[in-house]
Amino acid sequence: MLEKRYEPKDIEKKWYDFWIEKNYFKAEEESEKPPYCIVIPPPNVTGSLHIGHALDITLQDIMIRWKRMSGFNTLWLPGTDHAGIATQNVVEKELQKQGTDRHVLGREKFIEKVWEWKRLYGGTIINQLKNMGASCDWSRERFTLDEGLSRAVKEVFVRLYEEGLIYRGEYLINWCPRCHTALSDLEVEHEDQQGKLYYIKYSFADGDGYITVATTRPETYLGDTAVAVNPEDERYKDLIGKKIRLPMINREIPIIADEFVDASFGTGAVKVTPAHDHNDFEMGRRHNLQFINILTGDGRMSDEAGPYKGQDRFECRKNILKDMEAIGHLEKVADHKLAIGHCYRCKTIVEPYLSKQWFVKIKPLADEAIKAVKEERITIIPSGWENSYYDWMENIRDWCISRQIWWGHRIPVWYCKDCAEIIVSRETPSACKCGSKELLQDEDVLDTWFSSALWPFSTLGWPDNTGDLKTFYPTSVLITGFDILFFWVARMIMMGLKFREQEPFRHVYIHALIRDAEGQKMSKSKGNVVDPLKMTELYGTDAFRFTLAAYAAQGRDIKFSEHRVEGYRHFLNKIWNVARFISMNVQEGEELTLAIKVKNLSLADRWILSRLSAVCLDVNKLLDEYRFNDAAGSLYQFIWHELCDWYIEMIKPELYGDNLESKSAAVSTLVHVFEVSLALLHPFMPFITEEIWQQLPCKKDAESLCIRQYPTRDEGIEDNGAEEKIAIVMDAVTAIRNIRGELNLSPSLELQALIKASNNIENVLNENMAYIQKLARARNVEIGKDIQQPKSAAAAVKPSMEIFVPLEGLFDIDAEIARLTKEKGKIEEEIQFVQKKLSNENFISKAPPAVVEENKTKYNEYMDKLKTLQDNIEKLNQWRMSDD
RNA sequence: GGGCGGAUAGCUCAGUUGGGAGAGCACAGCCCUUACAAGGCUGGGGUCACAGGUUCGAGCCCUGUUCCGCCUACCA
Repeated sequence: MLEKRYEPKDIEKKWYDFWIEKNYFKAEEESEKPPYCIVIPPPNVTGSLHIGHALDITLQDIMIRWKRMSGFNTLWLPGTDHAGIATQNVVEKELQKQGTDRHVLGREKFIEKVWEWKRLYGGTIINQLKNMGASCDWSRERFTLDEGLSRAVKEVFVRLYEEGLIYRGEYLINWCPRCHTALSDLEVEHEDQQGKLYYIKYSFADGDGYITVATTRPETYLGDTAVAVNPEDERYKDLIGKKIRLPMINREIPIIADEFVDASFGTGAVKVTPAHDHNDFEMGRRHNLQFINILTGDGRMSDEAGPYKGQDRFECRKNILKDMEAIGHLEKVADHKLAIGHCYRCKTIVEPYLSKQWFVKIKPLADEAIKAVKEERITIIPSGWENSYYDWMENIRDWCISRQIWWGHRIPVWYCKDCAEIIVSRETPSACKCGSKELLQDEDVLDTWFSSALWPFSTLGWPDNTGDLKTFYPTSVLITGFDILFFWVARMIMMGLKFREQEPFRHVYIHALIRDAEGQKMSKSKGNVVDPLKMTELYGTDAFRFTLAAYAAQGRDIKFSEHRVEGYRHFLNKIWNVARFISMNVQEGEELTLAIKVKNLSLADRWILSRLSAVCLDVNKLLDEYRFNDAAGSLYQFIWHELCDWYIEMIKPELYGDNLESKSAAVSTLVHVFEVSLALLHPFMPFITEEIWQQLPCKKDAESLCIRQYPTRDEGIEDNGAEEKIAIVMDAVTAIRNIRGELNLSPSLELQALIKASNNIENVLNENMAYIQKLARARNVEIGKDIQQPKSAAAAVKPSMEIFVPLEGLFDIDAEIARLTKEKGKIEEEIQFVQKKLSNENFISKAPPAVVEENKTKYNEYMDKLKTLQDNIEKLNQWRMSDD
């Protein structure tokens, strides 16, 4: 006998261990079965599970478990990402606590420290994935700094270099002064802020007069090497070529003309700082201007800053404004909105910074990646993201891949000290071709996303041509949040196409971001983070997973509310109680066969089996379309409202009765439907389903639900006739319940019912009298076409039947008249609406005939109902008069 | 600046080729009916943001407007 309530804790661990022990999650390198593969979006090794992961994991596990049960050779490949900057930051903070830093330690020692840290804490998130029930193949777990993956990284780097798709150059890049490294464009988060626009006077070198420029960053004037105006701007035409003398530092710079300058902005004259602004950089190149770097790597003013040398960049800004004002060069200050770039790891304001970096020439790769989606070799779901994808891909700029940190894949490039030769090599070279052994490896490491871009094939063994690679590449689907569509998904597509000449996955399913109940982005600083571990602790993993699936409607953010988890825990409890109910109705030791003995089945049995088939069809179809919420909803609706509310109630008389044959038919149908339901549910809630399934008193064709065949539609048990008949029974039952509810009659009160119905309806009702008696708690149900409306009876009108509930002493004739009148009012509105349509000639002539016909039928039905209601009311009125 | 999405019941949201709007939760009433009170039955509740347009017919398609959110961008 099962416990009264479902207690998830022990059960979850028990079954997870069992699955692992049985190796169910292990994929086959070669197999007769069709392959199905998902590579996990590798979480940061420093990370711990947040709710976004939980959603991601749940959806992937649903797909994987569904496909595994459906007979696929499934591989869900797990792993973690070394997360260069993030991880380095974490370990650096540790060192700081110990009163030291990485420079004291030196590069090698520091990297050792990080590995040590990884060994100690890197398993955290992996364990948390297991807690979520993730059915990954742990024997294939990878890490982006694994030896194999590192080999892949070198291979890709060298080949791209050899093809001229990787180059080194001195450009303006995004620089984080705190992390002390370059960032790619994507790693900069822009945030709109209210800033100031400063108008500053620049005096001419040759005597009187000045030109005013507008700037948001006055401190950069220290690096100005020109002032630019639009060549067509009449105000300044004569000034082109004139020299300006910069205040304080007395540098002479020219006024130049450039098309780029927007005459309508600010004063129409712009200061040009080629080493500190992207536009100015371009202008600097066009006009051969001097590039003066006024900053150091940690965001202070460099030697070039003269008197301001050593000051912090923001302190310097204040000082310069003060000084400008003192000499009367600050003309005015205006409010100005602008977007400021912040480091995505530490939120420090980044600087455009001139330095030598490595880049990937991205256009040729992007073109192929665009084509793959255009040609539908890759489908993005929901398709709304395609536009964003194209937009980004079409305007993509070269990718800065070098990072000035230590934790990561060191760039496989060596410089010869003696002849300045650059050696790019898969292996560490021993000597330069000039004979020198004085080789220095590039100090930088690669962007973490460079290695994760290779994930779908590097994890499968590439560059070796492994069995896994042959079997599982291209992978089937990538499931992830839209926040890394560009960071990761797009780059995987580019790299996959480049190095495997095949797209890395067929489908990309992009899921929403989870926000809090107010729609705010969750963040630690806001303190509105929902901890998934707490959810599983409180409600059980299954309830949490089911909630996430039920939330996962396409194309919309999720506003997460704990209430909903609570609601689905109730659903779990409901399922648990079905199991209890079954165990109470099966003899000890009795083992039911799943085979349904067709001829003994009752109407209810045939109906629920028919519905079951429909649900199987539905769930498979919905999962196929990644409609997780609809699939979850369909199961919820079926199990709770059809199986529990109707079917189980319908068969109770059989179960408690003496007819062994019909009892056995009912029990075996119930167990069969429930067994299939558990299988359908298993991908959504693996633990409870396995726990119950293992205990079900029936023969099973697998030793675990994990590997039971996923249920599919069974046309043989579909039965339209049964569904129609049950609909009639339900109509009658609902009508009687209706009367009971609306007249506030106690559920314990047994009612009498008279049902007026003709011919075949009459037969259906008569055959199924027992259901009506049970479900409506009615006794003495009389059915016939000649039933007369009795006095003191409440009435209900349904299509093709009329129901009377005699109430004798309990009857309140006025209340009943009011009730029927309300009903009549509703039906009159309906009639009016349909009538309006039908009297519209255009509707009759232009609408499809089927629609017109449908409306006519409705009209007739409504009119019948109206007439019956009117008759009933009339009679009640007459009786009332005569009673008075 | 460009782009995308959202606005539907008190709340959270479904609504897949346009044919009189649904669910869950919440709320109200009656019930401890032997699986389940984490339950059962019943009920109330919506100008589908606003204004136009197309159509016999619009929550759905088109145009515009207002609010909200997001992505993206080198107007200093």
